[in-house]
Formats: sequence, C-alpha cells, structure tokens
Amino acid sequence: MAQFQPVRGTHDILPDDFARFRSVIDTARLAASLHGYREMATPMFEVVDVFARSMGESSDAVSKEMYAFTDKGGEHLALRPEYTAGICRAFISNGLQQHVPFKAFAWGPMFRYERPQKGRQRQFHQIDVEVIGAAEPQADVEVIALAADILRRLGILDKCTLLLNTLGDPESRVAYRAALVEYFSAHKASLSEDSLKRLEKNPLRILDSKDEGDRKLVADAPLIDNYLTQAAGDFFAAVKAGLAQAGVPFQVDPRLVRGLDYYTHTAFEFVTTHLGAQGAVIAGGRYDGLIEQLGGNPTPGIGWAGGIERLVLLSDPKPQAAPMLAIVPVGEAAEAEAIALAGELRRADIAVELGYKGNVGKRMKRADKLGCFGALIFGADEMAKGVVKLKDFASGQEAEIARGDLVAHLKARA
RNA sequence: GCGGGAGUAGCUCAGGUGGUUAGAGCACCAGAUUGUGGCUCUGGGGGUCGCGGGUUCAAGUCCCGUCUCUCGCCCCA
Repeated sequence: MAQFQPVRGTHDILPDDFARFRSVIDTARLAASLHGYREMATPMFEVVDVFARSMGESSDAVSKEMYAFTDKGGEHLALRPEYTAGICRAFISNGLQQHVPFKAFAWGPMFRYERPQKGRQRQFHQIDVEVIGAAEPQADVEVIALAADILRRLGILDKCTLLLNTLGDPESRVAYRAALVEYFSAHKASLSEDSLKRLEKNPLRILDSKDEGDRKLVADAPLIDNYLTQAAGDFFAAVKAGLAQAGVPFQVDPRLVRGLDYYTHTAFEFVTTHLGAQGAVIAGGRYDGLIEQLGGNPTPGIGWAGGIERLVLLSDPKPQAAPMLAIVPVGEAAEAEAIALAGELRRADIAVELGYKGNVGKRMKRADKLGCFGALIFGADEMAKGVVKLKDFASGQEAEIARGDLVAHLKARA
C-alpha cells in the first residue's frame, strides 16, 4: 500500500464532523449537569483484570474483542472496551464511598476488536452516566429520564423506543436461568447452532436470538416474571411507576437481556430502526454486584452508555460555526495595523479571521467562503480618518465606524 | 470469527462484449476584477483506476490473492 490510511475500524473526525460530535457531548453534559451529574474521566487503559473481573472472562468483549497488551514493565493492560468498569475502579481507588450517591458523567474513546460496520468501529466514543451507591429505584428512574432528556434535546427521541426489562436480583436470576436451561435443553434439537453455544455460556441470550426457529421456541419459553422474588418484583414495579411519573414512555420487553455478567434488576435500551443492525443507541442497567467483584465494599450502582457516533448518525445537527468577522487591510500600513486590531477584537471575545495574504478581492472571497457575516476593510484613507469600514455581507451595505467605537459597536450588533 | 456486495480525481459518479493520450459535475487554484465577496465567463492543477500478482500483442475492463468500506450473523454503543 503506497499511502497510509487510518487503521481498520478507526476514523478521523474532521472539523464539520467534529462540530456534530461535540454538540452531542455538549448536549449530554448540559443535561447531565441539570440532573446533578458531574463530569469526570478515567484513563483509556487499565489493568486487564479490571475488565476481566467485571465484565466476565467469558464475555465476548473480554475474550475476543479486547485490545490487550503487555507494556514494557510487564503489566497486563487493556484499552477500555467500556466505561463502567473504569469508573467503578476509580470509585474504589479514590475512596469515593464517602460521596454516595456518586453521580458521574463521562465521555471518551472505547476500543473493541470487532468487525467494522456502519455505526460500529474499533475505536468509537461513548457518553456515559453512572450513579454509584444508590439502591433505590428512583436512581434507575433518574438515570433513564436523563437519557431520554438527552435524546429529546438532540431531537431524536421520537426515533427511539425505550425497551425495559428486569433481570431480577441474583436469587431471581439464578432461578430463572435454571428454568431456561431446563426448557431449552428439552428442545435442543430445534435450537440454532449459535443458541446451543449460548445454552452453555449465557442462556439468557437465547431470548434475544434472531434465528427464526429460536424465536418460535422463545415465544413459549418461561418468563422471568414467574421467577422474580417479591423484592425484585416490587423493585421493577417501582421503576415502572417512576418512569410513568417522569413522563418517559417505555415498552416492557421480556426478551431484553444483557451480555455482561454484572447486570442485575433494571436493564434498558433506547433502540432505533434507523441504523440497520446497530439498533442500540443508549443502553445500560443496574449492576449491584460489580463494585464488590472489583474488590470494593458491596455497593449498588446503575448507569448507561451511549454511542456518540450512533447519536450523530441519528441526529442531523447543522454544524453551526460561530459568527466571525474578516479583517481586510489594504496596503502595508493597514496590514500592520490589522494585526493589532485583530488582537484587540479577540481580547474582546469577537472572533475574527485575518487572512495572511491576497488582495482585497481574494480576502473578501475567502471571508465569504468561511461564512463570515461581514468584513472590516481599511486602508490609508480610513486610517487617516480614524475609522474602519464595516461591510455587512447579507445586505452588502457598508458603514464607516470610528475606530474607538468599534468594539462597542460590534458588541451591540450581537 | 462466518456469509454476501463494492472500491475510477478531494466528493458524487460515467467509462456495452479487453483496444491506443481515462472523462463529467461539484470542489480547488488562477485570470477577467492589483480598494470589495456571492453571480457569470475563460483557463489550470489534480488519477501508477485500493494494492500485489496472473492471462493477453493489449487490462480500469478478465482471473487469483490481499486491504479497506459496506449489508447480514455473532456481539454490542
């Protein structure tokens, strides 16, 4: 290959794209802060065990998709495939149990060695929300409502459906799992090849199968409702009631399950039909056992992650450049003066573009192309009079403004 | 990891059954217009046709491999 190209599954984010990318983050950050979540970040890589122990050794994310490596010091590290494990590790490392409930918002790159597709990359980016140290269903409701608020602000809530389910507490889950294994084992002959593997590894996932034959079996499979303990059932009822109170519509989907071991109780997904096979836009759930698995004191938690690229694909925000003004000097003296003027305006928080070269025509053309709303033109004549000409591109009108009044004039204009 | 589709200029794409200097639109640059942008006109730069190999007198075109993208499965955001 003659030329370098980005590594498979990675993408450059060029300025126009970045504007959309950032607007998703900004929107999420704003909504999160309105709900009392504070932004934080953890490293992009961790000791491998942080992920292996939390997500489960056998999960695909850990066993086949992890960017794991040994550094020069012999440490076994991995690029993070998700955010939850790292934030929980940080919760433990920093003794944050004194701050519970700890409410965090974060975003950043994630890495999974998967086969790339639209809406699925090897380096992708997530926004993430976690509440650690809250066992109450109100936390579930708040976290989900926050996700819905972000989707609403992005103008894509109506393209998404909120699917909701419960996996119960550990006791419920064990009982349900056993019931599923019994049921599907009795029908092994008609199970798909994939589902036979699932039966060994993660029987719950059979419920999620897309195979035609599996679906028929699943239709008659036992439902978790019958295996929930009283407490787990009450918890789920409280979450549903809370969502209704919050005005967040949802659809209970008994087939919604999670791939990762650490989930308990509430599981949810905002899904869309607009992204092909990559339907999940924001997904998460409760993980009451996770902190303990990572070596902390038993601490409940709940959170979700949303794929920024997927959110960008779904929304189509017009990249809106900040209003900018071009400075167009004429002649050598003006050229020098322009540098001073640009500095003066920028210190006053007025965005200006000062071309490096070209005659008036060129600079005007460039100013127009950049989307400037106007240009400040001045040469020897204007300098002698102590004014600059402000040309408004929309109207084509020009006005002479005293140099001393310029900042005030431009401020007033906005 | 498995199965399908596709790669020609920065972008969107033309290039019947192989045939000689590979095209268009948009974009970019320059000039008409060295103190005035958008519109128009004129000209220009830019491609080892994803990459490597094979068949042939001759390959963008046919064959094989490979890389990347894409659709689905797996899995997931």
